[in-house]
Amino acid sequence: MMNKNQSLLWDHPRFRSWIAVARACQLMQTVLTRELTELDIKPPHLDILINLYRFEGISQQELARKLLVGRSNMSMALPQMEKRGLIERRGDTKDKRVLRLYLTREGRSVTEKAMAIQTALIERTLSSEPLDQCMAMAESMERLIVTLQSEIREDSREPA
Amino acid sequence: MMNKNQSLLWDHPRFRSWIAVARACQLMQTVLTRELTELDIKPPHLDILINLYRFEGISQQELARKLLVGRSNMSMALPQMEKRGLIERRGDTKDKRVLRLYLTREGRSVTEKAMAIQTALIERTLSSEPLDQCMAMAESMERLIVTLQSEIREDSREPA
DNA sequence: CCAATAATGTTCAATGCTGAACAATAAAGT
DNA sequence: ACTTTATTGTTCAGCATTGAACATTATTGG
Repeated sequence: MMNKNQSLLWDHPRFRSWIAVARACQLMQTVLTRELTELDIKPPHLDILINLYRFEGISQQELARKLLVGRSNMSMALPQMEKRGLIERRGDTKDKRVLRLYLTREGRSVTEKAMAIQTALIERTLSSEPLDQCMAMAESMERLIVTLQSEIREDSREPA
Repeated sequence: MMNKNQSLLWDHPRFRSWIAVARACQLMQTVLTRELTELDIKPPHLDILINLYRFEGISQQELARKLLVGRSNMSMALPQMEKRGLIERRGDTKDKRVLRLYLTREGRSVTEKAMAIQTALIERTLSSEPLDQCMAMAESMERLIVTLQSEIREDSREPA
């Protein structure tokens, strides 16, 4: 009876797989947080920096969308980073509402060091997995991302 | 020059794979949060419930370790859940320091409903991935978890 | 041109998580 | 037995994140 319910849920291989994925993510985050302390930044700031590194001149709104966080989040975090001299916010010349974001020289340097740390961590911990296995996993995850994003959009369209 | 740095980091297949994994986790969390609103619980509470479902009579400390969160976290969250009638905390008879945790009838019912929602979500979004691919991913992730956990333990042993 | 609607960023209260300091209890060392 | 050390749970201040309400600026429709 109660055993049936339990086994019904826990014997699903996909369920167990996903639990492992989530746990691995959590642990990776923990270790990354520790390794970033020497640069005095935390993973959320690193995510911002990496996106500015790749997409210079992006707006706060676009950045928030890429990071899957709220706009208010950016409004709180970015002024801090600006005070620390990592980034710069300049108003768009055409649209006076938007602020465009740029890395300073210092910010670029910190970003490169932090990305090196993160890459090294990933390489180190994933080195025992064969490359083609990693690629296959990436493809699965990218399909998953597309599925989930479309689901999120549907939900926000139909608030019924 | 700057291009070299950029390509050095972004051409690492394992790096890109991991970024996809992290993003998928974030999205899954977002969707799960939405689908759990009908039960009026959030993912952190569900994690607690699932662990109590499987390990009745666990202590707060053990639970915190399983969830990879601080003890203080449990001290804040569990009294809330107790007030909502989902769980019960009873002092251990032998060791007066520890509080042992149990699901109430209501808590068990909510847990089963929530697990059904989560399982359905995972089955739905992962259904397009072949089962053996899921299993292979789970094995990779479990190896990764072991690696990361040992790394965390080393760090906390050598605070030098 | 002017009103209505939309988009961008900010502020604020509420929530969750953390790490450090603390109180009570247990275990170990003497 | 008694002092010291370790463990368990609590409290608290600090920080990140969210969603709602808001001000400013663009865009659209008349």
